[in-house]
Amino acid sequence: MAQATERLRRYLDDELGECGNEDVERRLDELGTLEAGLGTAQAEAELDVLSALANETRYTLVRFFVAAGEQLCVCELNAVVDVSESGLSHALSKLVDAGLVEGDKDGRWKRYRATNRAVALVTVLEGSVIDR
Amino acid sequence: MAQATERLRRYLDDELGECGNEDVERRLDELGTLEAGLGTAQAEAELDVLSALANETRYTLVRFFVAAGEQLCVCELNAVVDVSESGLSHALSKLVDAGLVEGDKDGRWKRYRATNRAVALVTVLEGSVIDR
DNA sequence: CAAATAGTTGAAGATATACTCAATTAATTG
DNA sequence: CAATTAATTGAGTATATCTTCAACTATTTG
Repeated sequence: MAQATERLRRYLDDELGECGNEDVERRLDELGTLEAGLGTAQAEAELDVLSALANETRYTLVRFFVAAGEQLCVCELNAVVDVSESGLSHALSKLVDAGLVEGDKDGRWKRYRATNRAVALVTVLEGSVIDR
Repeated sequence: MAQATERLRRYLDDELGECGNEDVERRLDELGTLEAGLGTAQAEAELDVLSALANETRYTLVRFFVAAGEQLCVCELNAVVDVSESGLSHALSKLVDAGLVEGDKDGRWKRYRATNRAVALVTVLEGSVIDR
């Protein structure tokens, strides 16, 4: 901490031309204020959503649901992704936990569909990420 | 594949009341068409972005940049995340690769800032993910 | 009610990821 | 130009994540 503060002092010294104790204090304060808003439960939930999406199998499924725009039976998903039926089930379960898909049981069949959250995220991703 | 098709036939049979070969064919066709649009290079790039974001250290950094709305020196970031200086550098490098932050070198200091892509994604995440 | 089927669950091994340490590059300064 | 400093890189290890196998539950059907 003391070392990091020294380094910040040198940086501010370079930045401002001159730098006293109060300048370092003020900057530490600004950074601390920003930092305070970061470690929330909401941020944790966002990270869970990101972790759920950041996997080829699961992201393919989500995009498939969004593209389909309708609910799909598990038995229709087997061909879409390259995992065992068990793997597919695990994937769907993780997506449900993250609030990205929801499922309805109908007899022995089960259908899943994308949530609004999934639609919003996929839309923005497809819009803001341009393949280079 | 043959087994999966059998299962689909039984499902459609339940769904439609009755189901001939042509119904199975048609559905397989519909699903195949949807699937065709999924395995693109663009989707791979999106997955890279998600993988870069889906980590506590890196997501914290990105949100910090977005909240700050200005470029920040590496030496100002040390206090924000709980990793070594080397770990911080690795994290920033991965974010740059994903197009989520960009950096400018200035003498021996280096400053990073959020890209538009990062701002868009963080904004949507914060808007669509509600902590339960 | 036994057999078959759809889907899920938990455990275990294989793989990928993140972090740290040590060494290195590049810039600055006495 | 040697010493100091900011930041990066690569290697190694610890940890987390994915996938599969086998066993299981729940539903339907003869």
